[in-house]
Amino acid sequence: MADQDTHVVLARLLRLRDRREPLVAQIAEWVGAGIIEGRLAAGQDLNSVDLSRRFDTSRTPVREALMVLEQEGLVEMKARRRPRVAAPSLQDIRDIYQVRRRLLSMLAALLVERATDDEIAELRGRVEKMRGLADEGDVDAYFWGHVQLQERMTEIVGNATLKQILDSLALRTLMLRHLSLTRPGRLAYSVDDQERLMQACEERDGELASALIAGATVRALRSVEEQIQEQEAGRKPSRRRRTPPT
Amino acid sequence: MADQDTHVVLARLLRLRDRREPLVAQIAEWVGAGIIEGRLAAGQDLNSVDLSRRFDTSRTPVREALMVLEQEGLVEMKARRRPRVAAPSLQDIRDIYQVRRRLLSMLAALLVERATDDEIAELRGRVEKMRGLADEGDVDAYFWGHVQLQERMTEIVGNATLKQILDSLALRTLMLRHLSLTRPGRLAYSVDDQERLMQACEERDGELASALIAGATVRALRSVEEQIQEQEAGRKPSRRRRTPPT
DNA sequence: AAGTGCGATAGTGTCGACACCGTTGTGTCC
DNA sequence: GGACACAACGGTGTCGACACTATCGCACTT
Repeated sequence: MADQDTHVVLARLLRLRDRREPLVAQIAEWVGAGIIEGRLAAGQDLNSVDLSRRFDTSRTPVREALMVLEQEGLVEMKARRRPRVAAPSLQDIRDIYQVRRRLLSMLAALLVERATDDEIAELRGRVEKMRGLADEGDVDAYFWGHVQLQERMTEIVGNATLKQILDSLALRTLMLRHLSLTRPGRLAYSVDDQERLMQACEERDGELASALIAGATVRALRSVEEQIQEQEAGRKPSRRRRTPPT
Repeated sequence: MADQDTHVVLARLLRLRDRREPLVAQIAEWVGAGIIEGRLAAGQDLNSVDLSRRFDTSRTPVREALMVLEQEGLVEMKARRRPRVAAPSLQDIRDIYQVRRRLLSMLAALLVERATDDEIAELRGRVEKMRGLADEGDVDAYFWGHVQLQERMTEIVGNATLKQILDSLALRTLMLRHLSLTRPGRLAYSVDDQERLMQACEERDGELASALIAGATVRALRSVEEQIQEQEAGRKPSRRRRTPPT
């Protein structure tokens, strides 16, 4: 997927269209994409002076953009302290996935209940495209395809509150999922999960769909946990933790 | 409950402590409380000039406070348009309650699983106090007691993400619940629900606790729906949407 | 008389400046 | 040499000003 598309999807997830000035949107997209792609490391300072210089604006729109990202959990702000890229603890991540699992299973049940056959066929089409991307090993494209698939599902279900919360949780896990999907074999598992889910939807089996999506979420969390443990292990030689946990 | 306590609880729900400057917090509390108490009507304009004059500050902290309230769904902001008190549609309200029901039932299950006996006893104590308030017909005090009860439950469960989302959903329904609890008999039903929930917790019956809290949520929605329909009916004689000012 | 275009008004978004505070590097004392 | 105080720096929060635009009233048209 091209970079522009990335920004379009991000703009939707951040609900920037019409809600924010283009200038603010641009900054929020750039920083948000940077966090998700790993260009900006977790815990890194995001001082508004540097950012305003980079975008050749004053600090006002920068502050606003950072507040947008804060509310999506990508940035942490404390009064009078420099904003930082969010660094969720392992416990935070588990909590997020636990809620996400519950809401995704709600989503699946509602999807089976409310989606028309045409809409399910459309989703199936998306999953097939994702299968192609997975086979090619195009992690990035698969990654964003996954995001858009969930986005479409929430649209079909038509519960705005549910959509907003799931979008927000998705953003929080995006940087993690980006890592976790890179793990060998993970991509294939993921696409298998999606295909099983589609089948359950086609058979209008809400219970099964719920269970499948919950299972897939649990597996995603496992994958993220393993990834983090490997990172921890790899970082261990460097000894001291310069920044103590908040 | 005294007004100061209201503001303390609101400050917690809005996560203002340490996250925002006191000035911003003060404004957000005042406006937020105004919305919940009905002093500020749904759909009403909230222009930042008036507010900045009222608090004798510039518009910058006012804008920030309004953004805080926007993220909690109490205020609607569109670029270049005046911020307004949120006016959720009936469908929005149903969506919110649907998600809330699902997450509260998750909360109840986790509560049964994780709370110590002491903590459950503490919750029981709170409910008993609420029974007293309900008998006295002190709607406001009961109202905030209810909010604090849920707040405490989410704390005990210890899932920060779940707490944050439930707090936000609670805020969105607060103005509605304020109305709905005023309905005759509603208070007694509500306290009965809470007592049954406590009993299920004491018996460590997670399934039952989940079902009870879900049922209570459905009843709360019903009550809100009735209230809204009555309001609609009462407004119908005036017919035209046109506002006749002079 | 209702609809349309235009100007006045009021409110938003952004800016650069300034005061205050957190951070960091340095010097001092033991 | 290490702990502490302190000063210089860097960054945040707030302000008042200004440009831009949504909104509203008003004259004009049909």
